[in-house]
Amino acid sequence: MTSRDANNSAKKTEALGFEQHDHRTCVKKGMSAAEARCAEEGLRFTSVRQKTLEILLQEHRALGAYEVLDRLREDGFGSQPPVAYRALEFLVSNGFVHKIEKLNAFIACANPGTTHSPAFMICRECESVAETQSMPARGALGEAAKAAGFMIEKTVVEAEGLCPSCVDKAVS
Amino acid sequence: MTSRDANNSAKKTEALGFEQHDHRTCVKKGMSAAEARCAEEGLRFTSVRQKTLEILLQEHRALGAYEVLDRLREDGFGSQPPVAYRALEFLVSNGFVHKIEKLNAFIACANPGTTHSPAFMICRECESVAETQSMPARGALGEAAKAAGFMIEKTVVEAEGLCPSCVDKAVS
DNA sequence: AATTAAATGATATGCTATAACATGACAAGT
DNA sequence: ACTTGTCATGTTATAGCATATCATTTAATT
Repeated sequence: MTSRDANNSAKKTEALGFEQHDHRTCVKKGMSAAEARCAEEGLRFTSVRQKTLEILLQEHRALGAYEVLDRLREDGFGSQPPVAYRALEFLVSNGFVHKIEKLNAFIACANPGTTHSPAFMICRECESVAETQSMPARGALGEAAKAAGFMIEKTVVEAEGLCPSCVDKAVS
Repeated sequence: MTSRDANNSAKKTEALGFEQHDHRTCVKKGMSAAEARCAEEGLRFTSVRQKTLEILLQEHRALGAYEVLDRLREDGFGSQPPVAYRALEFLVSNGFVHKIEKLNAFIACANPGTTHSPAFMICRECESVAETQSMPARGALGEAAKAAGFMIEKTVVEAEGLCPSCVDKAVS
């Protein structure tokens, strides 16, 4: 049993979607997972990068780069765009954070540590975002790629629609 | 036959997506399909909208809004961003054009007239884009949405990787 | 012709992202 | 200790993407 497995062993309310969950726990969990992985792989988990991830974990929603930048500035880090973009690029390329292409925004990974090709459900009403899994390379897309000779490296899967809470509001 | 048709009258095959095809035919086909659908549904297929679609069909690749705008300006249309964005919005919302979120760019639909939820293969090397079909709402994403109570309205599916031609280059 | 709705023109502005270059922090080898 | 290399950070400037707003024109409806 690895330490990563140990993190998942407790019961918890979880529900990384549109449901309630133990938020403080998931912030901690995200930070530890990142710290562990960086140690394992010799990545430098510097203070700007830590703070950036912490901000995204705490907000628990998709933030634009400039929103992140504002928070970094408040915490005494540099105040120019590259500061945020660099930290975000590090976090994204190592899987701690995902970019939501549809929103041009960033969100902390909901399943830190697990290998996954994520998919997102984005509410067009309240902009809440839930993460789930997808296997796009199996199925029609994979077939098409194979037929065309296209080599898939990464996939973006984002569903836009209404979250449960906004569906309810729409009905009433 | 207009003079514009005459310019293109030679039958030529150019690279579409990743394959060869009769380019003149597909431009014509795209324009007719749009014209027909607009007539059917009482949509106003105005000259800016026509020209915008024609530009995208002829280029046959993803163009940024400002590239489109430049072309429109050359053809005597307004030169301010909203001119391009409005035409693009019309075309996108009626399915004649798709937005590639990953590139913040627009590409003419490859299967005009057919109902479809498109998926794209984007070459990170040469930025070529091929369109195919996807059924993301079947499969894992659909299950997750159902479980969460999320109502999917639209999906974005984009695969990034290497097109056949760039795979070859990479090997040699 | 009068009314209304839709599309366009034009100005201004805001948001997103990166290029380019200088500085600092740290580790490895001499 | 010092040079060198590498990576991260700071800073300036600019490029690229997108929309709000308001005035004007055009087209369809009555």
